[in-house]
Amino acid sequence: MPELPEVNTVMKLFRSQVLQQPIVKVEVKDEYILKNRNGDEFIQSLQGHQFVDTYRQGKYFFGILDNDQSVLFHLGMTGDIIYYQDPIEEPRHIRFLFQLNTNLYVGYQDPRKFSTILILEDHKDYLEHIQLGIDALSCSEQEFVALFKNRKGILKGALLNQKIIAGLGNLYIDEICYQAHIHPASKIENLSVKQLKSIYNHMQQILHYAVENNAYYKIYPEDWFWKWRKENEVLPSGHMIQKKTIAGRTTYWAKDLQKKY
DNA sequence: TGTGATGTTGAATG
DNA sequence: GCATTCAACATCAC
Repeated sequence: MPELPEVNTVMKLFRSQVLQQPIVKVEVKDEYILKNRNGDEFIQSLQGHQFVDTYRQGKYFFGILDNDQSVLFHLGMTGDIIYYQDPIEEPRHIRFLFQLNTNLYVGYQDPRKFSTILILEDHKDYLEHIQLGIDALSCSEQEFVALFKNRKGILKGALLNQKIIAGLGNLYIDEICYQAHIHPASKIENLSVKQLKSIYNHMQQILHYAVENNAYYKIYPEDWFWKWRKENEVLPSGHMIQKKTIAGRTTYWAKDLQKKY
C-alpha cells in the first residue's frame, strides 16, 4: 500500500475521523510493531488523550497528542488504518485499536508486521536523528537539483534512499522514470541538469495527481506506466516492457523509450 | 510447494 | 566516507 500518496491518504482520513476526539479505550492485540513501548505503556500513552494534529514527512506520519507527545505511524509494507462502527466488523490483522468517544473504532491493520509505531516526545528531533531527507512533495526544483547534481550512483538507488528525498518507493519511482524517459539504472553523474529538472517535474506532477486522487491508482491516467508494469507487455507505443532487479528492487521499464545514461 | 510483494535496516563488500 | 548488495523481518496470495 504505502508510498507518499498512500500515506498522505491515510493521514487525511485520520485527520477527518480522529482529530479532537477523546480516546476512550485502547486495546493492543499484538505488540510486535510497537517498537519503544510495551502494550500497557502504549495504552497508557493514548488512553484519555486525543490527537490534535498530524505531521507527515515522506512516508513518516505522526499523530500529535494533546500532551505534545507524538505517535509515529510508519506503515511499512502493508500498514493501514481501518475505521469501523462495531467490533464485529473488525477485519483481520488488527494489531491495536482505539475507540473514540464517537464510538468509532480505529484499528491499525498490518498483515506483514513491518510497521514501526513509536511514542515520541518530539517528532522533529526524531526526524533529525534518523536524518530523513526532504519531503518529495514540498521539495523545490532548486533543492532537488542541488541534492542530485553532485551525487554519484544509480538513479533508482538514490530515489529510493529516504535520507536523500523522502516519500518515493518502488512503484512511483518506476512511474517517474518511465514518464521522464530515463532508465532507472542510469548513473546520476551522467544526467544533465535539464534531465534532473525533468525527473523533478514528472515527480511533482505524478505525486500531486496521486495525492489529489487519494492514491486511487485505478483511476490514474491511461498513459501512466502503472497498469503496464508487467513483464513482456508491449505498450501501445510499441515499446517492450523489461524487468530486472535494480538497486535491490524489482524494476520495470520500457525498452528503447527509457535510455540508460 | 515455491516465490515474490508498495519498506527499512544493518552487515558485509568493493 | 561512499555506494552497493543482500539478508532479515512476518504473512499472504498466486
